[in-house]
Amino acid sequence: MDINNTLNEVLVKLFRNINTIEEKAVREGEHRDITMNDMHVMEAIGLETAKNMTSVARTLEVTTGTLTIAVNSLVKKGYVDRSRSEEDRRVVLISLSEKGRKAFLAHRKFHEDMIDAVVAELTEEEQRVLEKALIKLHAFFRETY
Amino acid sequence: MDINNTLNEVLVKLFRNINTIEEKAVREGEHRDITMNDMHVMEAIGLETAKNMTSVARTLEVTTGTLTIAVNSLVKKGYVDRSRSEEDRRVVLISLSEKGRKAFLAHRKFHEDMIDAVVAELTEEEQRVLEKALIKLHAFFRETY
DNA sequence: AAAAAATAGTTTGAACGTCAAATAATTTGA
DNA sequence: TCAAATTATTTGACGTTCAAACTATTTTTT
Repeated sequence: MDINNTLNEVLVKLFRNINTIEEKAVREGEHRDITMNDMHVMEAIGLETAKNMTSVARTLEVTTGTLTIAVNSLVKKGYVDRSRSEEDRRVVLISLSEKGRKAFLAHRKFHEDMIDAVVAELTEEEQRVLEKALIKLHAFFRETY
Repeated sequence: MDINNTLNEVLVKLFRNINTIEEKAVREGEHRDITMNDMHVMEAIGLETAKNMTSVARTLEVTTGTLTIAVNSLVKKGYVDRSRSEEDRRVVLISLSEKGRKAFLAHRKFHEDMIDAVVAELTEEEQRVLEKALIKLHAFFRETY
């Protein structure tokens, strides 16, 4: 019962705060003109080869219309490059510009630091247990909801 | 290094999923006309005595202007009662209506059920480690930002 | 090959959430 | 008393989201 309370409390607070905090981290960094949403879009585009709109929209679970608006803004701000595919001229290819890559990597570093801070306090054994627990949780959520 | 990657990935996905799930739970419940944001406002108002706009806005970390708009909608939908304070006529007092209380309690129950279901999936050791990790994560955020 | 259907993206209109700055009403304090 | 502070609302702007209408292109059917 006690652990349930702690879990509930921590989870609730974490969830409520995590977006705000991450947003702040993004805004206080070198690239202040990107929103958290922009960052999610950039993460979905990734560092690899250019992706088309539909696949990125599917990753983000938003409509392509929504993604078009986000990409318009990212292109205007210089974080994303957009071009037509030559093979299929319906397709629009998007990829991170140099600036976009830099922002992406800075954000990834923030995430890594966060994980390091958490893991630093745990023994190897505990780390393994935590990993197992989280994977279980994730599976549980996917199955149940 | 590998375990860190897994942790990061699972944590990110978990957080993203839980938000979606919670939103769905709210929308599919008895009170379908409330948004997740509405629910947060109601949680900040709480079941106790009426609160003024400024204190609730501070709890939510939004401006009073933002809160005014949210409360307008909640009053219109019948979840929140709004009245002027008699002692200080600048102050607006807000509290949950009966309908608001019902929605609040239903949401709380959802949370409790979710946590119960999650904890049931884990061994005692996993529970202990998870709790420790989450508290550490929360501390990281509080300290860093 | 022409017509129909499918696919990929964009645009539009509406709703919500947010802020900063301007405004209005009231209370406090010098 | 009257200037300053406090409390809340309004306004204007921007960001996020969706569904539905639309455009352009490719694929399939007849």
